[in-house]
This record gives sequence, C-alpha cells and structure tokens, in this order.
Amino acid sequence: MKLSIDHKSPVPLHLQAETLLRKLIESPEYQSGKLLPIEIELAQQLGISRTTLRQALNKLVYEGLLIRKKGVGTRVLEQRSVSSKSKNWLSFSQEMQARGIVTRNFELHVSWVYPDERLAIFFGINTDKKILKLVRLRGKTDAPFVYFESYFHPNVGLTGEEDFTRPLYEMLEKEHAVIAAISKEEISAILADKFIAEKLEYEVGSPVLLRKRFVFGKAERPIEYNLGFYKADSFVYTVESERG
Amino acid sequence: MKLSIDHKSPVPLHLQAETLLRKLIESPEYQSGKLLPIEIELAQQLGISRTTLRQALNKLVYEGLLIRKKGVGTRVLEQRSVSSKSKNWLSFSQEMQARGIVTRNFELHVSWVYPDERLAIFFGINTDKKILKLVRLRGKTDAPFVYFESYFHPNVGLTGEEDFTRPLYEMLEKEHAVIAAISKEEISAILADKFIAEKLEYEVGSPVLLRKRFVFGKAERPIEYNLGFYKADSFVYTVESERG
DNA sequence: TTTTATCGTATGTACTTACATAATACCAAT
DNA sequence: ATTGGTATTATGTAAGTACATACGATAAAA
Repeated sequence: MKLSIDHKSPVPLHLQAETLLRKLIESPEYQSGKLLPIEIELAQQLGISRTTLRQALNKLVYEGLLIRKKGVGTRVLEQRSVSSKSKNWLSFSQEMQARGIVTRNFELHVSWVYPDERLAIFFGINTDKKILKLVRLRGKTDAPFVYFESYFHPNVGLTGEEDFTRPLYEMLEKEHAVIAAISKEEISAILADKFIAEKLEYEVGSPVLLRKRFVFGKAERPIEYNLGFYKADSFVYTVESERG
Repeated sequence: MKLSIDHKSPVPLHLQAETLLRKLIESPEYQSGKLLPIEIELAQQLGISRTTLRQALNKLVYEGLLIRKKGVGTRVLEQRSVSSKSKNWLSFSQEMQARGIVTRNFELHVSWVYPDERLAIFFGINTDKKILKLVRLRGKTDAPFVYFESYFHPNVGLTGEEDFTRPLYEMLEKEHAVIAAISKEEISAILADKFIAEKLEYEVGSPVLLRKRFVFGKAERPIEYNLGFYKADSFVYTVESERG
C-alpha cells in the first residue's frame, strides 16, 4: 500500500498521519496481527518527524485500536466485534410504530438559536452561528410521555419550513440527501424539574429517563443532537447484545 | 495549591503531570470554569518541558476533561460520568476495568431463594425450586454506586462456594463451561426507595438508573437475571449504533 | 457609538536531538 | 537441550527551539 501525506495541505501533518493509520488498521493485512511499519521507517516514508507520527499513534493507542511494545513494534488490537439489535436504530415515530404504539404530537416548535459551547464543539462550529432547534412534545393519543429538543448542524441544510410531523430521518434523506448513519446515545436518570413536569403532565421530582442522542452522517460528520425526556413510568429503553 | 513533581521518581514525568492535572481538574476552583495556569508557566513551575506537559494535557483533552483555545487558555469541561457501552457487553468488573476505574465490593451475599413467578417463567422452572441469589454492593474505592442482585438458573451448576470476586462470566466459563452469549437489557429511571438509598449512601427519592439484564447462553437458554441499581449521578449508560 | 486594525497572549504544529527501557534474537557455555 | 549473557531492535521519555494561528483586548478611525 502506497502511503503518502500531502505536505502542501492545510490539514496538519499529524491528522493526515492519523487518517492514514486508520486505513492501515482497517486493512486485512494488519487486522491479521502483522506488525505495522516501525515508527522510524514510517515517519521517513511519510516525510514527517517521528514525533509528529507518534502524536497520531498516541491517539490511536489511547483509543484502543493499536497496541505497542518496546523492542517489538506496533500492531492492531484484536477487537471482539459484537452485533447489536440496536443496529437498526430508528427515529421516534419509527420506533413507536415498531412497538405498535400510536403516537401524536402535542407541541411542535421550530426556532433558530445560538448553540451553547458544548453543542458548538460537537458540531465543530462557532457559538455565534445560529442553528435550527426543533422542540416536540409527543406521546400516546391520550397523554404526552416524551419531550424532545433537537438541534441540527447548519450543513444539513434545514430551512425550518420542512414537514416535521413526518419521520425525521426519512425526511432528511429524501429532502436533504442527508443520511443518518450512526447514533451514539447516553441514557441517564434524572428528576423532573418544574419545566419538564409541566410538559409531561407529571409531578416535580418524578423519575425521568434522559436520552441524549448524537447522530452522525457518513464519515462521522455530526448532523443532529437530540435530547429526549421520557416519563419513566411510560418508557423503558431496551438493548440486546451478542458476544462475538 | 502547591504543585510539584518528583523528578527522582521512577514514574515518568508526563504521568505525574497527568495525575497532578487530574487533581486540578477535580478542584472546585477549576470546576467553576477558571482557566488553568498557562502551559509555559505550569511547565516551568513543575520543572518539566512544555512538550512533556502537553503530552499529559493532550490525553486529558482527548478524554474530554479539558478544553483549550489558542490565545485564550485551558479550562475544565464538564466532567463525564461513568458510562457503559453495550457494544462490547461485559460483566461489571470487566466493564469498569475497561474504563480504568478501580472498583471494590462493599458487600457480597450468597443465598438460596425461591424465584418469584416472573423469574420462574424467565428461567422456565417452578417457583418451588430454589435458585442461587447473589447480592453485591459495588463502587469506586471511596463509595458505592451500584447495588446488584443476580439470580442464576439451576442448570448453570453454581454451588455458592465459587469465588464471586472474580469477573463473573469468566468464572462461569472456566468453572462451569457456561458461556454468556446474549444480553437483553431494560434501562429505566426510578426513585431511590429507603432500601436502595441506604445501600448507595444516597437520599430517598434521588434518581436511580435501573438496569435489568437477562443473560442467555448458547441456544438462548437463560442463565442469569441481573438487576443493577445505579446512582444516577455516577452512571450514564451509553449505546452506539450503526444503520445496517 | 460602531467598526476596523493592531497587538499581545496562549495554544497548535513541527522538528531535531539524546538517551532510557523492554522485548527479542543470537550466541556461548554447560 | 537448556541456561545465561549480550547485542540489537523498536518504543518510551524528555528537552529545547522555532514558528503558525486563533482569540481577546485595545486603540484608532469612521
């Protein structure tokens, strides 16, 4: 495999090295356990210093993709792969439909807001760039059980005039050619504060399942950040996993 | 705060710097958002080079504990809680070990009990057949954060005299030729009752993440039912999924 | 008062050099 | 065949230097 780095590129050398290393890691040759090229040789081959290369290597080692041994070399860490039923993760409406639950929107609000710092970091934008915020209160026909706040990366191209009653990712795909490919979620338990209690017709201090979802398109580009506040008595999150 | 590094120590300077930085990160002074000492000054103060200090800083930034801005400085990002990835589901000890979290058992009880009806159904046995119940209170070295109750199918062959301080599924595999192949989990939010609050050194009514795990061996034969009650302020459940 | 330009600050990138250390290979001695 | 010593190999640690760049503060201009 021809390895090269573009010294004229504005992309920092250590980041290009990282990208290249990730490709090596993915190749069957190194997946099999063969040692990667030694640091000195690879650095020379790429025309960068060993320090710069190690900067990239350090990150991959820390990420658990590579393992190094003094006097031996570097190789790809064997990873046990696991298939998970959450592989076909869905938008809310698709999820509820799959469970046979008829739902409806109680509230829907679209607005443009400045992201806070954490959100700006996730999207890789400045805090002075407005982004689209979508608020929905949803539930079964008789009562709401989840309050959503979604924020979208500007590059998704949403105008605010889209039909948000449709399944979200279906609409993104059809109208904006944006594919929601990866979802990373954090599930935690909190207590309903006054605001959430009011929205969910719930008591202050009652248990709420907070579901933070980071949605990425192709090439792990962030497209959506989604918060879901679920009445705990109306919602259980399920996950099924298998050992590789 | 007096900052110092032992230049005579066998511990690498960058690791000592990392440890020190973690203490700074934990202190209320910097938790509030105040900028850390600038790199040049801190390096000089510690008697190490800026490069060595940056090695430690890089790790903490990558870990999401710190955020840096050119021309501005470095400060603490909101500290992330303990999380679990279902992608590689593991026993508790393996999970924590993978995260570099040192844990210990605060309590461990083994007993034989009659299953209730739901449990009997899950195991496919009668309610008059005693099963092994394992109770553990676990956490970081300073305080517990999760209370476990586990029940095992009689066919697993547990005697009650096993070493339950070892990683559970490893022990099952080695001593009973039982492979934990599939895990199905239900995550929900509840409030700490008197019993759980007492165990977790928590306040009654505080949020708790309840994690019910159904573990199956080969051919989907049930082998374990596990309840985990996690202090919500100490635990976030994470899931990563990809569209098929 | 607002806008623009400039400057200072602190981090980011990159390199070179030097030495330490763990693992392995090889060879000699038994 | 086994054991112990040595050399080689590749990573690990550390320092110092130089310059680039983003951010915020300040002053000048409009």
